[in-house]
Amino acid sequence: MADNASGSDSLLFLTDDQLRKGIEAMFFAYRGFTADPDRILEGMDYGRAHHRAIHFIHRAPGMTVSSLLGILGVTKQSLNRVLRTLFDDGLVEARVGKTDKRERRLHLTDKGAALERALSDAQRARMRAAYRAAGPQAVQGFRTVLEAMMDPEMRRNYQGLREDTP
Amino acid sequence: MADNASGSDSLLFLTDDQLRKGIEAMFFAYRGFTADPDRILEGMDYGRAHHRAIHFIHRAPGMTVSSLLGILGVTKQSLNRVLRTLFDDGLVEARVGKTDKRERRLHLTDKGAALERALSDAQRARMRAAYRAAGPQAVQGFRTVLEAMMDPEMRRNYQGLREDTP
DNA sequence: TTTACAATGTCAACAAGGCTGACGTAGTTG
DNA sequence: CAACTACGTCAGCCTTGTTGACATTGTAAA
Repeated sequence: MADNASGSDSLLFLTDDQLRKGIEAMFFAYRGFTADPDRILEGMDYGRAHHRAIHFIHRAPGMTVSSLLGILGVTKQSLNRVLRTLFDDGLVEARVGKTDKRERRLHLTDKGAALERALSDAQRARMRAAYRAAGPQAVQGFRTVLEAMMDPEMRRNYQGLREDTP
Repeated sequence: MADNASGSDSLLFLTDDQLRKGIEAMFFAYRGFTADPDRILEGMDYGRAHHRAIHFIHRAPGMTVSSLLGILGVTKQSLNRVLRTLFDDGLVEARVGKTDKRERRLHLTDKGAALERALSDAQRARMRAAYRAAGPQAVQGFRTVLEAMMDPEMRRNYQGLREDTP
């Protein structure tokens, strides 16, 4: 790799100005990223926190409360406030763990799955439009940079999520 | 561009699974993105909202309250609570507009600029590490996708920010 | 010049969603 | 049995967002 100052392999992309642009891109893009689900949730007594819980329960059905806690990075009190409403409204159900009966394995109900679909359809539509506009090469780069930006611990969550049924 | 199903120009990158990975990448990366400034701010009576205000005032000195309002996308009451503490603590100063005396043109004081530097040094360090790990091509793709993900109105802010001194 | 509008600040009340600390109840395990 | 773990819960606090109403000052148009 030639590190000449004029080619595309130069380090010009590391200037403070380039970095600032990246920072602002993250800020503005994240707003867009959450805008559509937020619109769906608004007025139905749920918020972004409910969305996140629903997303990851859908993603890894049978997940325990404490692994969800680890992924979301919030306190159990905070998560519990959210989960309680989801239980009460019949969107999520907890099944007692088979081997360890202290665990509560989380699953979406049909109703919960329906909301998950509505939310993720909206979010995927935006993501799909962005991906399509940018093209496969850009998408590859996008994911590479984001992954490098995560805390290592979260990077493990990101890569390692899978169906959680022991 | 050949849209054959096997080459790198295929639309495989638009599968729901790929989109979900992008969604989770945004979620986890944004956490990393804000983690370092949050650590600096914590315990000094400021939060993310103060960081955002300081960032954009630094970015476009002389900016009016209402354009800051537009960029941040919050209510004036919410912004005012933040700005008030920044005035009181001598991090930001407001100068009456030259042509329109109703305007308050916002500037960082030396003290404010020092905090801005500390915050953005931390954030840039992470961004730089991610950029360096990913390489120029990836960075290009990263920015392209993020830009496509913004709301059009915010995209204008992102591209159009400049020194705001009429 | 009055009259309407614009830019800003402010008070009050409220909600979401974070946090800490303390405590309780089951179930597991050494 | 003792110690630890998984989970739930009460209480209280903080930041940051919201709405609605109202005041001040300056600009601009009729």
